[in-house]
Amino acid sequence: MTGRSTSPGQGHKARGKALRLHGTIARKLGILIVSGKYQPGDLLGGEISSAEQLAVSRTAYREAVRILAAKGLVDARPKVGTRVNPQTSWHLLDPDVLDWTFESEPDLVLLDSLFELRNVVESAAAGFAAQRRSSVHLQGMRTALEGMATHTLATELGRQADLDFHTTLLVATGNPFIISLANGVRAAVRTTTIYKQRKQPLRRDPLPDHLRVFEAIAAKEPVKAQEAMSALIQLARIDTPTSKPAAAKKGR
Amino acid sequence: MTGRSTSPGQGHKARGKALRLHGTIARKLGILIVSGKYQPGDLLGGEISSAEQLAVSRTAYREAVRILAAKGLVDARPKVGTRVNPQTSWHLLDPDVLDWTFESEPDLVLLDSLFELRNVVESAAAGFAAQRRSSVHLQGMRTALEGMATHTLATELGRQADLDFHTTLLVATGNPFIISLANGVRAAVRTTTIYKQRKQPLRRDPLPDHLRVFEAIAAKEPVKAQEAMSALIQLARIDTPTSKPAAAKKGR
DNA sequence: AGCTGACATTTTGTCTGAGTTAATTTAGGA
DNA sequence: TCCTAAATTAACTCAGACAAAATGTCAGCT
Repeated sequence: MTGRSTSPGQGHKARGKALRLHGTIARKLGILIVSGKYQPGDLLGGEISSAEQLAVSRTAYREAVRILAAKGLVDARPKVGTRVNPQTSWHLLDPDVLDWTFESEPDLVLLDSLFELRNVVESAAAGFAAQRRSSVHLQGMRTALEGMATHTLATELGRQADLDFHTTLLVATGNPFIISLANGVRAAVRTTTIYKQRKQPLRRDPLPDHLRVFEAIAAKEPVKAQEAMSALIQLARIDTPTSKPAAAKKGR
Repeated sequence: MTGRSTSPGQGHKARGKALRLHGTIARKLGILIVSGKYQPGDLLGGEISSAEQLAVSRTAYREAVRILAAKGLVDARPKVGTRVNPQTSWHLLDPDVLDWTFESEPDLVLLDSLFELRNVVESAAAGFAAQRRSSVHLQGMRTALEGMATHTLATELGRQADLDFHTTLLVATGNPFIISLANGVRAAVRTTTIYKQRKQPLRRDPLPDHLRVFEAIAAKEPVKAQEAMSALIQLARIDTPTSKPAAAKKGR
């Protein structure tokens, strides 16, 4: 393991403040785990040796392990060591784990699985929103749609409006778990599909799809809203390039 | 708060090994947060004062905070302090957060929200399983159902068989995210509704409901499977007492 | 021979105290 | 008035020692 390859610039992490040392170590180890470099059942090596191998203090290393353990990736026990858990124990929907998963290698099968879950959850969310939305929610969604129309998804403002639309819709469900879940999933999908924005400007105009969802919710028609949202998400998946940009070297 | 009180008996935590000190602190603080004792925006007080107030070293306290931060509950930054995040940042579906949430106060509205999500996800899962299950999956579910029939949900073996059924069904979906999510949610619901097993022996025999799900999956009929699972879950919700058992004090 | 209990060992866990770094506040200057 | 630099304060990082826990080992007993 000579290469400390990763240039220190972890600058691409939009949502958090700059990572501290323990966060950096946790991220590094987390990626090694979710990418399979460390297999479930493997030991991570003693604290002392691991810490000095990473050129950090035992404190920083331990706090990193604590983070990984909090996300279900590892389990640390005296005399045994720190062991990588089976994948069934991982908190796959944790935002960081999701991030690490799609950072390391944008596995297309996994991406499909994520879209599948998003479809299930957000479609249902649209249905609930159609039943429970208040006029305030409706107004918020309308404003967001107008924002999407004037700016477009090509601008940051437009993307923010898109985000606002979906967020407001989720809030309208009144279900905090659905909000938490869908927000995280969508963020991960967004991160992954950010490449597409770069390749082709945009294959389709997403506004009509959003409008259909909005109108169904405004009319309080859950089934229609559900179907419209499902269509929207499936079209988004189609717009996602299913060919991995060949540059994806998995073998290090 | 003098004592180092905690008699070791945190025994109700079935899934983990005994908590260490940092885990205990994280749990304690986590419960304070999700229960609203600490409000979003509040500061947790300096490391030194907080640590000595809890009668632990700064190391243990810091590792506890690291755990909470990993679950999105707090955010620690130099000069600012450790601040409780807004609820939208919490990883509500994290198993520990879920545990803490329903440990502190079994909020009925929240419980309904959780059941709602479970209904959405697990019903969809049944549908996917009906499309994708292999004969091995089918055999596993059959065995589990037989186990439920011979033992009953009154015995530990029977409950294990019930768990096996649902787990195998989830595995049959082939979607790791759905597996991760549904497993966690069901565990939380199970923990919460464990009281019901005690109050009345069982209001209904859940076996027929499970059989309907099984048969739909065996017949590869997604819609039927989905409906059957939805019915099963809604009936489970009905069986859940909507009055909180005031005796819910466990130790302490 | 096989089992039971004490002990020895290894690894994480916890503690202490010092020094460092980052973000905010304040003061200074253009 | 606005921008820049120092002071402040909190978390962050480090180092090294000791404690506790889980495992493995071996003597002693049945």
